[in-house]
Amino acid sequence: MPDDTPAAGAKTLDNGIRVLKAVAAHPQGLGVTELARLVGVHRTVAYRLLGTLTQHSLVSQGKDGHYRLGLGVVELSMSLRSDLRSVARPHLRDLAEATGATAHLTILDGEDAVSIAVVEPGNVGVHVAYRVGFRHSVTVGAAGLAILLGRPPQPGERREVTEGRRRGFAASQGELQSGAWGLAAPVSGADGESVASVGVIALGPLDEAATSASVLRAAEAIRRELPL
Amino acid sequence: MPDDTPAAGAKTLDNGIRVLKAVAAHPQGLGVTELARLVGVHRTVAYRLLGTLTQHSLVSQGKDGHYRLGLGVVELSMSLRSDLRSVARPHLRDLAEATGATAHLTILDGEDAVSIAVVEPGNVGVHVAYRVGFRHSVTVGAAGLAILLGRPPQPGERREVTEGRRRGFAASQGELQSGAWGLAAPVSGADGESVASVGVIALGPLDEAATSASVLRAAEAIRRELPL
DNA sequence: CCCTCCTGGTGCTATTATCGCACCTCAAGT
DNA sequence: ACTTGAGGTGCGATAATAGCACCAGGAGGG
Repeated sequence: MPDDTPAAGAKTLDNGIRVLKAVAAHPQGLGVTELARLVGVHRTVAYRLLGTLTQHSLVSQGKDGHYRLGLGVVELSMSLRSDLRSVARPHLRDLAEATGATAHLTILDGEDAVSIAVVEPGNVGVHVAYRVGFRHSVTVGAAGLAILLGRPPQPGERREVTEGRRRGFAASQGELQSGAWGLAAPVSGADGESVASVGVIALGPLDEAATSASVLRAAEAIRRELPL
Repeated sequence: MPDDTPAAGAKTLDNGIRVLKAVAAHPQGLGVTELARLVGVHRTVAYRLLGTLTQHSLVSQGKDGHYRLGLGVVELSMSLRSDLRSVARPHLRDLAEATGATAHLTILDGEDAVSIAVVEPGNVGVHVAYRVGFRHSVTVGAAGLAILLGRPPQPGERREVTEGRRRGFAASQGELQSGAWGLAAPVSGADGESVASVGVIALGPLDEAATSASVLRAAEAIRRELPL
């Protein structure tokens, strides 16, 4: 959980961000002393850092003196790929309703895949609660594999030839969460390389024919609306 | 747009956060030089700060060298009041479907009200696109007024007596956005003070009787499920 | 074709912000 | 009442940072 990055550049900023992440990881709230221990800095440092973070509404302290995540972070994240998300959301909703499964938009960040938009189906009693911000290696799970589909093979990359791959989608079963079935298709970016994927996740086997058709349709629709 | 806060405590952290916010405010991407001018620091400082922010995935640079907001911010915001949001979301969905309007959960942050969860109705072709992270004074709009309903009156506060207020909800029309009607009810916290409100926003007049019943029901349901 | 001007990016040292100490207050447990 | 642990504050030595000079490359104009 803790960032293994030792340091590089701005130590104070690094410490501040680590404090912020520590606070984010403990929704119940953290005291200054605990926080200092977790981050590995002295109490007064944590105190000063928290003061600055508080001024920017990134953290806030309750009446008990404990610090929790502040509301400034949502103001930051609302502008994150807002173009992509606003374009995708209606199609994700349609996809979720059509398949009865949780629909998601996932994009590439370095070597990881991160979900940035999730729509859960309305009429189904039980469904997978996929979370926005969920990060995992791009090499596992349908969402990640679909992103790789649209990219030229990297050196040393092993890539299995599956039925779905030839038709432009990826399917997985239990790779990220046992019992979860996934199916996703790449969304090509401006330069032809895919940087994102749309897909669905369900608690049981998916009808691959029908589901892949819906997913591919959603991916194509999003790609068309994407700003160049 | 820029934070007027001069500085207090950790200057480097402060600069870093201002850089982060500047990047967030420019989705199209910013160069190091522009960024340095906007934030008011020297180029090399901005460069170093950006390096550290990049290591934490809070910003990322495209191939053109311009910096954009990174995906780390969604990982932060996903844990923000995740308890409240996960409890509220199903009820917001029900509320949105029942009223055919956009349902939202808004909480208090200092003197502002900030929306932290929004669910848009599915079957309605046109609806209000209310954004998560939207911040406005707590003294305007149904969402803010509803929060004030559950709190003891502050010194110097003027509070109009309306029909809705006696029944435990607030209604507004065009206060935040001309043409938008809103109706919201407070969600009491553990200590009896309300720190949040749930409500709906529509593009036209609301059936106050039916809508207020749905909104009050949702508020009560959420309150019941809230952790003590 | 060369030359200029803009950009991003990088070492290095004086200066400056930061670290961490000692100290204070307060509340709760012994 | 005493002790222990918490949050909060001021101030000096130290170490991190700011900003300089400098390099490289591409766009555009002479």
